[in-house]
Amino acid sequence: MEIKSDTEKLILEAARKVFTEKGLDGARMQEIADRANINKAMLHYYFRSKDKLFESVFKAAFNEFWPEITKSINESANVEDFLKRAISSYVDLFMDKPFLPIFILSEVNRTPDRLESLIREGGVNPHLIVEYLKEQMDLGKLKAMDPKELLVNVISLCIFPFAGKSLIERMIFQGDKESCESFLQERKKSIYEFLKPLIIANN
Amino acid sequence: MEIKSDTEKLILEAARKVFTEKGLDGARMQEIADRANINKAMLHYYFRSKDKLFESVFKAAFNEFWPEITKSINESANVEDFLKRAISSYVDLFMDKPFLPIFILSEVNRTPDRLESLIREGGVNPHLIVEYLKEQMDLGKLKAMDPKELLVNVISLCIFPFAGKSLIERMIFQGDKESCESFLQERKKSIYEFLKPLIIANN
DNA sequence: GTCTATAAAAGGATAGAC
DNA sequence: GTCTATCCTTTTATAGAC
Repeated sequence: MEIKSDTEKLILEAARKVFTEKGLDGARMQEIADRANINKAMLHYYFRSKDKLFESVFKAAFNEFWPEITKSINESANVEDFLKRAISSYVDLFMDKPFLPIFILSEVNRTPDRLESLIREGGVNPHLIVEYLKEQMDLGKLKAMDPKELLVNVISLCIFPFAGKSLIERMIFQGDKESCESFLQERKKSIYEFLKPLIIANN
Repeated sequence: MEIKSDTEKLILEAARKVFTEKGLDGARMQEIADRANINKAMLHYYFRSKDKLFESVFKAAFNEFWPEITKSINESANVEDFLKRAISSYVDLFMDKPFLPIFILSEVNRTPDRLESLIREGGVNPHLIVEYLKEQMDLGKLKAMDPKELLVNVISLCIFPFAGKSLIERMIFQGDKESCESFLQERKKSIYEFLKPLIIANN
């Protein structure tokens, strides 16, 4: 990891906010400069182009997803514990960075090729989780099913309500911000409760 | 419903494709014109501005979500049937229009106010579904829980895998397009199977 | 490293002929 | 209604002084 100047960090933080809120196409270099309280020319001095700057932001955002799940899988005594920890840490992450899910989803959707290099270089491997779930099923700790399907379902339950927050807030909670917010916060527990029928108790 | 000229329909169809694939900010009027095999000036002749054209497309896209669910709720004999039908018709819809979910999610996220008028004028009311689910719980046909939570969970399971298709294809199916596609197609059945523990059999 | 000023290009919108 | 040509604003990117 190379050393980053303070200015560089300022720019990256401002760029992170603007890009995640408005997307690559909607973001303006001027706004990034303004939020970083520096000159627009500095953005090019440090990152050459808008696209290069975006690349840095996207990479950092993408990598926010993995440390938590890796930790959860390594430090958990059993599946129950694993699910509880993983769900809880993702809900925390998205409460803190509400734009993260939709940002990644929509940029990957627009330009899927951007993923390739990140997947190769990053130490990310969802297949490990699939293997883990399969093991637990074989051990009789989880109801047997396609482990990929289970993974996708858990991810869906964790991510979608945050990606669709504005929609849910207005359509299901009739615009009541507080109710919606506490509903999302509650998902830390409720997702696990919802999944409980899948878990086979030790006895 | 006013009568639309052929040209107008051509423009709307081209605009639908370009906007849903690239978003409001990423779309180019030139590309819409090209795909409609028509001059750029015509776009302005028929719709005045990019934003007005977008509005038309967005409204039509948003309204694609509701007829199915309304039909499902009215024509189903019981909850089981309702869930099966609703899930199945949404999977069909998203297989056919893969960009629809992420398009709506990201545009609503960017500009939530756009929803207000659509919700008011459109005969949309998710609250009816919440009420229906609550009734079924009271009747002992569904496991008791917060009906809003159930609704959000079902929606999550139906929509997320399509919104995150590129991500899932590359990260969970290692780039195997066909496997991913058939996995998504299978969700017509598998989502319902996954939800089965919630359903209380009649006897 | 940081700034001001400006080039260069893109993209939305309009005028006016047919 | 449809086209070509063009205007005008926005936005990315660079040159060059300090």
